[in-house]
Amino acid sequence: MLDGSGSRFPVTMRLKKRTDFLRVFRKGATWSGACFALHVLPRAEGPRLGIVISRKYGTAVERNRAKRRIREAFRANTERLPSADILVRPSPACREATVDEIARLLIEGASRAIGR
RNA sequence: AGAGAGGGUCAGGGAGACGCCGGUCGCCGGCUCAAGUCGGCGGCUGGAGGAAAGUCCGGACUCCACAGGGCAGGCCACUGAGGAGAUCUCAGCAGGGGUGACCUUGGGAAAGUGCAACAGAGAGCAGACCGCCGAUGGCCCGCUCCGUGCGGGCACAGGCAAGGGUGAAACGGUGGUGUAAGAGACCACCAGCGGCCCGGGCGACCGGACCGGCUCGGUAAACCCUGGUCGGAGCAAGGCCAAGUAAGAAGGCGCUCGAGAGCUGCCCGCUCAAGCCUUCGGGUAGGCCGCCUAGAUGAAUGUCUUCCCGCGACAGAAUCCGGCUUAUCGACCCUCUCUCCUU
RNA sequence: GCUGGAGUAGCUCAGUUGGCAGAGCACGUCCUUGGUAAGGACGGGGUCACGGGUUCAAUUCCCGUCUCCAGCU
Repeated sequence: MLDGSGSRFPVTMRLKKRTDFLRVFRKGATWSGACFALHVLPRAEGPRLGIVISRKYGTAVERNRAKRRIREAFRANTERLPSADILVRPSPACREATVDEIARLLIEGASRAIGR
């Protein structure tokens, strides 16, 4: 699952605009897991990732680490994820999670949110 | 060997694979007449810290009027250098702490005002509870040569501040003279204060001699005084472009007799000035510059495999510098101190 | 990123020329009632966020940390 060789993470796979974030927040389906909450809004051109993490999560180092792990989980599994804008909001429980666990939860949560 | 003091350096490293951001070169594609711009691929190359942190000081920079006067207010404070400057650094001086290496604090209490609960007799040019004495005066008793004499007692007047006790602090310490008992009342030495002189040092200050009155306390991180310093805001400063709502409604003040704004707490002064303020309702919150041989603007350093060691702490740039403070697993280096053991 | 403010009992908050730690609600016991609520009486509960410093003495004054909350695009 973690064999990410060949996978890429270009700019087109990221949420870049404030309006994009607000649209996913308002219209997307939500899913809450042990480690983070998801907002998922289907689109045609493939998956895109956005991360929202508040200052209350921890120090700058902990917030950066969480974002990098989530990005890595996303990059290694773009083929398994549904074609949608995926917004990830980590909770403090995410600090101890490995990339492996994050990837599993990400695929499961996104699929379930779409399925509803 | 153990314990400790001061200062400095490093911040896991090597190899491979896949990725991320910037720069540059080349190629390809979209849009455009073109300059150009957007995207993709490949090569080369750069890519977090000693604190990037806290935002505690000081600047650069930007805007307010290229920055005025007074009052108020804030901040700083031993000496000498360094520095653009600083609550900075270095060296020194004095007080305090430590056996020591060293650490730590720093204007003025004799300009004035204020404060010191409780305890205690007394707390600021103090005071007498217990206590000591009672020479002198008073009262009582005895002796008597009957006197203005002698002896004893009382603790009434009065004297004293040595000792006890209270307190954080009680108006010098030790010894002696002295006295009824005592006391700087007097004397010797010591401590401390003030004045003056000599010597050393750029200076803070240090050493010494003489004289004086004999003691003259603490707190300015209380008001304050003295000297110095400070205009206000801050890159979300500020500038440019684009998009877009509304030429919205109600009320108030005003158009040179001047509302209001710059401008900060107040006043003065200066400048601009025909619109301004309040409430309700509505819209936008995009891009570029500022912004950098790290330089983003949803915001870049990660994941996996393997080897080595002491198994890796605190922690992530956001306009940029100079400091301070705080967090920190450990490793190494230099200088020095104390104790013990051996020779 | 920048600029302010706050931290005192379980909760909401007072507390100035530095010397006492307080109020309301809540909680416990008792009284009142046939019983409950209300009311009355009594009572417990605090490292004044933390660590240094100044002072004889600090919730208070000074310095440094931590946490929380606002405002500015």
